[in-house]
Formats: sequence, structure tokens, C-alpha cells
Amino acid sequence: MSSLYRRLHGLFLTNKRYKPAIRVTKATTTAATNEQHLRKMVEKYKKLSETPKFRSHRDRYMNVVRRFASANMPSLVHEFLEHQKKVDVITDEEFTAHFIFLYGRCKMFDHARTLFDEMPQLNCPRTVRSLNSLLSACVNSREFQKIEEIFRELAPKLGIEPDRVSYNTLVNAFCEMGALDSVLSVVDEMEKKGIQPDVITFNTLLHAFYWSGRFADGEKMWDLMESKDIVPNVRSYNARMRGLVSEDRLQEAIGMFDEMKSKGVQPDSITYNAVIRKFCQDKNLEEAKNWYHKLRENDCDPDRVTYVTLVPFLSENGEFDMALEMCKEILKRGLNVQPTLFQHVVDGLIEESRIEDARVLVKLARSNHHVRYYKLKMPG
DNA sequence: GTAGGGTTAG
Repeated sequence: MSSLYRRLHGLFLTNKRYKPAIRVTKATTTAATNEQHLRKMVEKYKKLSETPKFRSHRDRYMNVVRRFASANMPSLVHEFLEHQKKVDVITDEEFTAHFIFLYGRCKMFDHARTLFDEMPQLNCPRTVRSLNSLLSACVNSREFQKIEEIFRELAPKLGIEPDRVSYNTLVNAFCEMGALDSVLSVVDEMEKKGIQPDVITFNTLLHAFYWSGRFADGEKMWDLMESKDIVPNVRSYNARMRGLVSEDRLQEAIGMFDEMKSKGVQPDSITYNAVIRKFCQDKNLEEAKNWYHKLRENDCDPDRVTYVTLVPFLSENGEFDMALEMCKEILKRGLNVQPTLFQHVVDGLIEESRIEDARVLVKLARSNHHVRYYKLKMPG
């Protein structure tokens, strides 16, 4: 017994003293350096946010906050947003509402709620505008229980009347929770209050039903939308397109392009990607290529998903010229893709003895400023 | 401030 203990104890000590010790030290150093770096960054952005130039660009706040949130440092998000109280813009409801929204995107609902509650002390008016930000913060933080309370208790208490955006957010919350069987009661409720559902309401519903595999219910939503004279837009068609494709009703999906055309709705890359993706899954090279060409002919730009879908499929099928062209476009446009996507093409080119083409691609990728984390392998 | 598809993390 005691020798077993000694052996285990010895093993534990050995482990502690050697490999893990080194790893732990290294990891903590990197984490500490990173944290230090982020702390410097927050100071820099706090100063910057005092300038009118910074304040005039809404997306800068989002970029800053996202950086801290993705580094898992909510305290820095808070530090940055809390600093905004010292800047005069906080008295502007638009700005404060945006900060509430940002807290939501960082999944920091409690902070969003605190800021909302503090608004009167900050001399900031509080209307349905900021209430809607708080509602969106609930959905983005996935704090669904709290959305009903805000709707049923907080809003009446403050004398704020929910508007269409509020109801659309509530509809989305029901969909996100998977409460599809009761979501129509929300639509009923908004209509009773004299607020007509719009195309966003229905796109939320269409997406939820088609995506969860309830195709027949998705179709009912479509009919309901049309019966209310709501004109479907490209997002509505894309939701249905996705439904048809996942039901394996490819001919009908393709028929949607004509229908869209007749209604004057321009398909976008997401519309084409749905069909291209299906043909790749079905290993139909000709049709996959055909729909890619159609996408381009119709003044539509391929996006990251188009390339990520097609490049491996084309490489597997020996279509290296086309795959190579796509890789060059990815690099030219600085799209964020995994290096493995290029490796498929490089490996295939080497196998085909097109070493020079493979070299060109590797060189291009390595010298590309947009894609910094390059680890492409090129033998020889 | 409300609705997307899909291998997002140097």
C-alpha cells in the first residue's frame, strides 16, 4: 500500500517537475503577455473614443468590444463601455442604446440591464428605442426567460409601448427557443395591438420552420405571408430555397430562380450557394460548375462560402485550373479561409506534376498581407 | 434596436 502511494506520489512529483511544469509556465507567460497587450489596448481605445472621429463610426465600437469578448475578457468590455459614461454622448439615447446592444452581443446581459436602469441618472431619455436594445440583448445573450419579464412588467411600468421591432424581437426569441408551436400567438398579439407583422416578422418565421425541418409548416407561413399582402424579399426566398433543398426537391428549388426573376427579386450569393452546395453533395460536377457560372453571369459576387464549398470539390475532381483561379481570388480579396483549403489544391497540383502552378500558389499565399497565418507546405 | 446561408479565431 505504502509503496503504491510512493509510486503515485513519485509519478505526480515527476510530472509536476517536468513536462507539465514547462508547458504551464509557457502558457501562463503567453496568456499574461496577451492580457497585458489587451490592457494597453483598452487604454488606447478609451482615449480614442473621446475623439469625434472615432465616435462617428458605429462599427468601431463593435470591433473593439468584439476583440475583448473573443479574448474572453468581459471585464475589459465593461471597462471600455463604462468609460463612455464620461463622454458626453451617453446622454444621447441612440448611443446608449447601442452600448446596451453591444453588451448583448458580448453575452453580458446583466451589464446591459444595469446600463438601461441607469439611464435616468445619466440624463438620458428612455423610450422604446433603448427598450428594444435591451430586448435584443436578451436574445443575443440567450437570456430568453428575461424577455417576457421585460415585455410584461418592465415596459408597462415605464409606460413604454412596444412597437413592431419589439414584437419582431419577441417572435425571434420564441423561434430561437424552439417554441414554434406558440410563436403564432405572438403574431396574433401584435395584430390585436394594431401592429401589422412585416417581411422581417415572416422571414424570422420562415427561417425557423424551414430550418428546423418543418417544411409543411414553412409553406403555411409562406401562404399566410402572401395572404397578408406582404411582399417576400430575397431573404424570404432564400429561406424557402434552403427548405426545398433539404427536402431534396431540387427541381422546385431551381424553379425559384424563375419565380424570383418574375417578381423582380435579384438572387444573391446565398441563393446560389444553396444550389451549388447541393450539387457538390450530390457529386454533380457539371451542375456545380454550371451554377457557379450562372452566379457570375448574373452580376453576383461569390463569397467565402461559395469558395469554401467549391474549391475542395473541384480539386477532388481534378478541376485544378478553376480551383486555382478561385484560390487567387480568395487571396486577392483577402477572404478569411483555412489554409487547408489551399493545401488541397497544392497537393493535387503536385500529384498532377504541375509543380510550377503549385509553387505560384504557395508563393502568392505566403506573400499575402491579408492572410497572415500562413502554413502552406510545399515539398522541395 | 428586429430576419441569412456556412468548418470563423491569428
